[in-house]
Amino acid sequence: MLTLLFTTPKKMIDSNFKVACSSCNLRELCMPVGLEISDMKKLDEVVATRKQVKQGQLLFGNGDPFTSLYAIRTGFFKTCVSNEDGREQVTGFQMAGEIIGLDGIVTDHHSCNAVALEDAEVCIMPFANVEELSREFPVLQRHVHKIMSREIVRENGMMMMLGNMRAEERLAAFLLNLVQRLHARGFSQSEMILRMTREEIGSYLGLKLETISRTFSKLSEDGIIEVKQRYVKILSPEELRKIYNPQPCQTSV
Amino acid sequence: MLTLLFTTPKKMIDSNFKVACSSCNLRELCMPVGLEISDMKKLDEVVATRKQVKQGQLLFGNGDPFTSLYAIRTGFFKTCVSNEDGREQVTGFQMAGEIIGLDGIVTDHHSCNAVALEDAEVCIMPFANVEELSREFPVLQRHVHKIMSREIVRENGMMMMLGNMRAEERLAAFLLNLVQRLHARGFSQSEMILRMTREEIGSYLGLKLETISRTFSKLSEDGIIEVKQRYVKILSPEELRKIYNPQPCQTSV
DNA sequence: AAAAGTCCTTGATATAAATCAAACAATTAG
DNA sequence: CTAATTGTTTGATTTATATCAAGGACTTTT
Repeated sequence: MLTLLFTTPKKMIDSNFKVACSSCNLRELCMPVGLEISDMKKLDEVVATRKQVKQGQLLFGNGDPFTSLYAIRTGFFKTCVSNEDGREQVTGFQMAGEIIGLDGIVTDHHSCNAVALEDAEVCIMPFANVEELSREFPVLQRHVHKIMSREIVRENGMMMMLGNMRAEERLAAFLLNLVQRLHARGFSQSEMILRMTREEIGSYLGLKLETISRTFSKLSEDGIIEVKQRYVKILSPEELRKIYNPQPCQTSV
Repeated sequence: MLTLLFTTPKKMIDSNFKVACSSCNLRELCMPVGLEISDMKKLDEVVATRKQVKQGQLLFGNGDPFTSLYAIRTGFFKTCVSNEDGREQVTGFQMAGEIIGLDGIVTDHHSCNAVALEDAEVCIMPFANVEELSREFPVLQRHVHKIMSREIVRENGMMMMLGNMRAEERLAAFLLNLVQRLHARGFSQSEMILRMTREEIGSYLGLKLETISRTFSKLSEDGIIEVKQRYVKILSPEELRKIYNPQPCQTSV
């Protein structure tokens, strides 16, 4: 098969090649901004190696010992938790420049699965390095704290979605967030190819896949988006934002 | 009224009294364990002052500049986020020894409200102090990282609850979690007085107050708990755990 | 090119929880 | 001590989403 022919040779995967953050074009996403060149070079030590993860493979799984954070260089991941009786909850979708693995710090073991939704490459940042350099560089320390705080705030927002919002609002918020993050990475601000199935979107948003499908159809019929399988185009961002933030009904004084 | 007579004088509130973590009986909840006495004394510098917060008052609110983390000494808080159209989501309930304010780090402004559900006292830990001492004491640095990671993992669990679980399962999980945390603080492992209304529980669990009330009644009828307003006694922790973690149906091979 | 496997859509029906409503209990204010 | 307010319970009804079901559209395998 074609894919086999183009597979990276085994020895390349999980290689020991050094990656220089200082010359990485995702620098401003992963690393603190406003660093001196000299400091930046020293921070290159955060990253030990890179690792490739094929579509469908686990970067880390529930119960794995925690050793490192991972900065996504290319590709797309989902993280999910599952409980005793096998129910799964997707807790996030992550793309280039985002950091995963923070869940492992508290118990020294990961409590979720990180699965590549497309062939991906990550920078391995041994957490011991992160902590050591954080002590030396206050700007890195602050950066790490912000990344963790951002994740806490994001999850607060998810609780609001899951606890209070209707299916259409959740999907609108999801699409707006996704396209905004893609746009920040140089992609279109209106078009995208989804990397996940309806079922995965549903799991993330606390809905069933049929509801996702129906809600896509509804938004499409209303002329707000165009959907063709994984391809989504936002025709009216304002309408989508209105669905997400419905104005409170005007009541008479 | 009685409460007025016993109110702490105004000058005591938001006082500059130093609090020594090294001699605080909540030490093992807020602070890293296994510290040398000498290091512990230095860590006393983390806490600047204490502050009293009366029932119903805000410790901090959405939009407030972020300056400090707060360690709860006494009392009980809720944190909640709200959106443009006024819907509220309780994101957590916090008790003695727990840290609040982490949401403010990422933007230097808080993104939620922290409200005292009973008269409370907190230790103010200016975040600049926390970061400075973290650079000096790796054990404190690790501790701060764990606290943030724990919050991320807790919220992952909430996403599972809100996305996948039924009303009865959510309430069972809530009661088990609450009583377990109270027990860790020396209270009963079966009885408790709830500090929040049915509506607040509902907001936290993504349910309406009537559903909370009905679910309490159901658990009570089934002999699993005893409920009298805010008083709750867990009669059968095993049954409650079974509801939370229903065994997957045994299917034939 | 056909077959098999995923993934997606749409319709019919079921259901858990929301909503509406009213009475009741507990607490606070006058 | 009584009235007002706030919080809780319970019943009747509605509704948003889940579930069940079947066919269609891609994708991968053979």
